[in-house]
Amino acid sequence: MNKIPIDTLLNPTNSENIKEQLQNLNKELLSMCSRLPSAKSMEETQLSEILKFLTKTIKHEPLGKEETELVTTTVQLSTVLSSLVKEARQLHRLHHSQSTHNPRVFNVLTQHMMSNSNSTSTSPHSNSLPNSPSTKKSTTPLTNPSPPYYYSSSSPKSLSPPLQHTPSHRGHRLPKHTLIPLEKWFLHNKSHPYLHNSDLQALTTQSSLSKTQVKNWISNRRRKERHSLKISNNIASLLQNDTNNHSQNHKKNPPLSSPLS
Amino acid sequence: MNKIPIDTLLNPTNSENIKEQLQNLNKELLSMCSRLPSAKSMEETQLSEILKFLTKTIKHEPLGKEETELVTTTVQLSTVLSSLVKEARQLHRLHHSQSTHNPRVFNVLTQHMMSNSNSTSTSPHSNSLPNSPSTKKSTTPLTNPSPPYYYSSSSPKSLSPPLQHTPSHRGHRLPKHTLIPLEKWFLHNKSHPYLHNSDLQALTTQSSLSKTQVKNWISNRRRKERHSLKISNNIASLLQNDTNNHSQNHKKNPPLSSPLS
DNA sequence: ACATGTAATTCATTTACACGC
DNA sequence: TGCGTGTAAATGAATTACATG
Repeated sequence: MNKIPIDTLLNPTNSENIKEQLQNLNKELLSMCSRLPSAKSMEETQLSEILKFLTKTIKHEPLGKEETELVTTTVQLSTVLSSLVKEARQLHRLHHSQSTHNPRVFNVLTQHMMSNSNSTSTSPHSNSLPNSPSTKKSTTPLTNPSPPYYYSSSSPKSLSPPLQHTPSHRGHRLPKHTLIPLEKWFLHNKSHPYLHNSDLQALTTQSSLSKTQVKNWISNRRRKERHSLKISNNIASLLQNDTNNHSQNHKKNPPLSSPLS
Repeated sequence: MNKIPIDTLLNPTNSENIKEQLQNLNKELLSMCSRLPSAKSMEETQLSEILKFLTKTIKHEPLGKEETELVTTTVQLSTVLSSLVKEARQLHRLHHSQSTHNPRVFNVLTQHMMSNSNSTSTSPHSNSLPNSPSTKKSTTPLTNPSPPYYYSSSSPKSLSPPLQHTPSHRGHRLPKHTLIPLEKWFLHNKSHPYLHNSDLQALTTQSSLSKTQVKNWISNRRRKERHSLKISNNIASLLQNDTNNHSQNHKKNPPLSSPLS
């Protein structure tokens, strides 16, 4: 639950007509912040301060100038922060796996090999042909006597050199550098993220993935976008209900009276 | 990776001596934002704007007044947002499971029962004694002919009434309302989060958990805090290195030249 | 071609418990 | 006994591929 959906909520429409989107977003933020959800990890006083500030800012009139800047910086700051945290965690995990070299490697290998017992351990193969003509949409994946596809994740140390994965299995993540172009394309065409033929061509060559992979990825990405939108609507309606009747004496926990501070 | 560790990074020391902590935090933010990590989902222009703003704000002098307010609101806004997103997602998942009633229930039951085949399905029992004297630290959990412990998650509809879980197994999450007092205690004693005897007493009664559970939880919570602190240090050092040599022409992907917008 | 549902997998996080100090 | 650290088991979210209408 921790995993930063904050930016997926904050960046629904990032690059185009920022100001209008920001206004709408601000309205949502206002309605959100007009009620503190469970106040678990925040002091009430600080919260009420920000709430007052926001309500005064937005309820007064659509948007001022300084307020626009403030919210803009808020949005961008949290975006930058989220990505930074993401990177740092990967780095941390890497460092940690380096400190205990051997047993970790076993895990990684078994995860990627899975029921494929031709040994040939620790020899990364490294056949580098970025265009993968095989692995098309053949609908009989089980009886396929193909050469040992997956694995080739090599040792977990080197991450930045773009090695060749060809997993093409269900839950396997595609290599990260391949989906940078896809993400960029999606960001640029957020208003109508549907592939044209020329788009497909360009993206397949840029990402060195197969056509079906690109199409699947874009489709799944659209679904993800819809889902986050649904959630944000959920939040808005939930808070509208709450602002109407904010009596709601929950029976969750007694007033608790400052436990032995 | 998505799950909002952003607030765990932003709220390391939340309630006490806010201003000093905020200053330190701002320094970290400055060093963070002085380099954009991968620029995946942000436009460069906007990023550079916020970077300039932050650098000018903080490098000039420790902190102004408006800048303090801005960062304060940023911190608190992201906190509020993260908790709101969390709640909305739970609500969304709930609603979704309601729309397809039956098959979902099977999953939940099998998850909670696990190799315990006495049926008695869909009768929530509802014996309400908040003090659980049993389920101590008996070290022979396998051959224990105890009554059907776990399960009693009841139907997934009602979440707010504090039902009785007694899972006491390895990965099983403890019920949410029980750890609200623990979280509050931890927040209040963040500078020295170690249990006294009286604290343990109070928390066991407040949370209706066993003593070992409370002790384990607090210990694990301390570990989590240390871990997030380590990560933030990681970020800081990483960015110090990057600011020194920001040439770093990666060979990750070609310049990409605006893919068919 | 699309939306939607879902299977399979990976990953991060949570809880309980081990060992050594 | 307290604590920190390591780790096993489980949950749950996210990702990718594929099926159906």
